[in-house]
Amino acid sequence: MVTTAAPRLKARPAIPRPGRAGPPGHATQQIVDAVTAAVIERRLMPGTRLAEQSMAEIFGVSRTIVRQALNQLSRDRLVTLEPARGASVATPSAEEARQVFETRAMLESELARRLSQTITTAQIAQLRQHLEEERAAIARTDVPGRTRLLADFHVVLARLLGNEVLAELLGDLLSRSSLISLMYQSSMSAEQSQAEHVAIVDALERRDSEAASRLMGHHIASVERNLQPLSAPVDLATVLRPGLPLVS
Amino acid sequence: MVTTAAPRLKARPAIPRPGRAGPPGHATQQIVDAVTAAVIERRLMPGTRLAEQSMAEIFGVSRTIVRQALNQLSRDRLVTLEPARGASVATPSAEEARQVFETRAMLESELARRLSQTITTAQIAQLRQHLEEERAAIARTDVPGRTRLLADFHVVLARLLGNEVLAELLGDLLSRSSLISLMYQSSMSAEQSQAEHVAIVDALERRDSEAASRLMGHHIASVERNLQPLSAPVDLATVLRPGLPLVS
DNA sequence: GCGGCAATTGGTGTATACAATCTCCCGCAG
DNA sequence: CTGCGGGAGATTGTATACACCAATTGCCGC
Repeated sequence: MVTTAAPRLKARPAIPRPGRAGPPGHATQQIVDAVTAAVIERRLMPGTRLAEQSMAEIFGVSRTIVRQALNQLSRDRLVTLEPARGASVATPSAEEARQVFETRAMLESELARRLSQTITTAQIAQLRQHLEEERAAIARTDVPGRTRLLADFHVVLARLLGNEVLAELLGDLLSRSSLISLMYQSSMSAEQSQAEHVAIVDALERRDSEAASRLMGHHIASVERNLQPLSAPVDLATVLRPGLPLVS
Repeated sequence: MVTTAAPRLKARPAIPRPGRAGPPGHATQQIVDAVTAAVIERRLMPGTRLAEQSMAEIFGVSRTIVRQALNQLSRDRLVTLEPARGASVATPSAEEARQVFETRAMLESELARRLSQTITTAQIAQLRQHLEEERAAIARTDVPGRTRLLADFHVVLARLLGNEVLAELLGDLLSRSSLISLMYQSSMSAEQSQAEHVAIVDALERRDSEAASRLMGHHIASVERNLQPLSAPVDLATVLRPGLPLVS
């Protein structure tokens, strides 16, 4: 919910409070979170240029802060940082997409297997509640919300295993997955994703390790299968349909 | 050969070539690599303070560059960055250690299983050569070299699967593992580690998925098992033993 | 002699300045 | 009309300056 609707034209209108800020390093994190959220919720298209000066003015900080944020984002592979060229939202290749999904499949099928052996009834209840939130977001066609919730489901599973390291790792992979789904125009319906999540939780509740693991593997494979091949750089044939008037 | 005539007591004695550098952003990466190597090869103890000004003078760059490097390193969890306190080499907790090894076990046992189904004879040969390098480094008691080679073995496996994403992920986890092994004074002999690597490659050569996966899981568990509990914060009680004369 | 308090001192957080490079546009020749 | 070169503008990379924060040290009171 950061910088939504922009009631103020600039957050802080470039009043140079030199060296002064409430939380010391939190201005950077704020920008990282804002951009990450924008990418996950599909408000930033792949390839979009992110000029330092513009972002500095938008967020009301100096280029130093923006640069730090862009560096962090490039480590998360959400933006690419070309030397002397600047930053832009990453455009993951098809091969990279395959590798991300393969890694997720390896990690998460094993996650489901282990979790089904340690999960408690309280944790099951927590998952049921998350599923309900997913369902609600889909029902009210809240696209950013449902996208985030469908991704968070996987992070919640990692956290239930009591493994924060794994949760963060998975969080990174899921950010990249969101970007990939956006770029390759996933045709998978949110309803199908949500239904598969339900099936996974059902298996976990039955403590059926093999079923949980298998369902998770199929779920991730099914997400990957629904990506459109998309050879051209996103545009031209799709955006510029033949027959449209060239002058507006 | 720019400005190299000076007999350098320091790398570059703070001659301010303003705004000029050969490779644009590569000075930062150089520092990151240097610190990473120093940690992996066990030349930097956990908890060591890394003051920006000192490092800036050592590497002959400005604090800006050092700060960028430290930020990257903190994202790799190799250094911790306390607000307004500065940077120091990370001191991972026992719980974090457990989580790192659990994640590695999940990822790498699955890696071994999949790799045994796709591996080629040429790749087997490459692995044999790597094992030979490990053996040689151990034989000549090259501690930094053997540490790096024993860690690289796992990254090589990921790369053989043709998954660069996985390889980078594992690289991060292995850096952290090295730091953990250093901090918790691993009692595991390099010979044992190397022997287990050989067993894993043997299983891969037989295309025995289950054995490869199981051996990998045991290997990682055995590394974790050989960590010393080590409760105190490394110092004081250990270094300053009671009963020593206080005046020198 | 000991405990608390204040000034000092190093060190980090942010901003700004400046040089180098890249991009894009415009004019010009073929 | 197309391709090419030059220059202006914009953008990045690095350095430096300055303000705040935290820890430490010296001092004073008890």
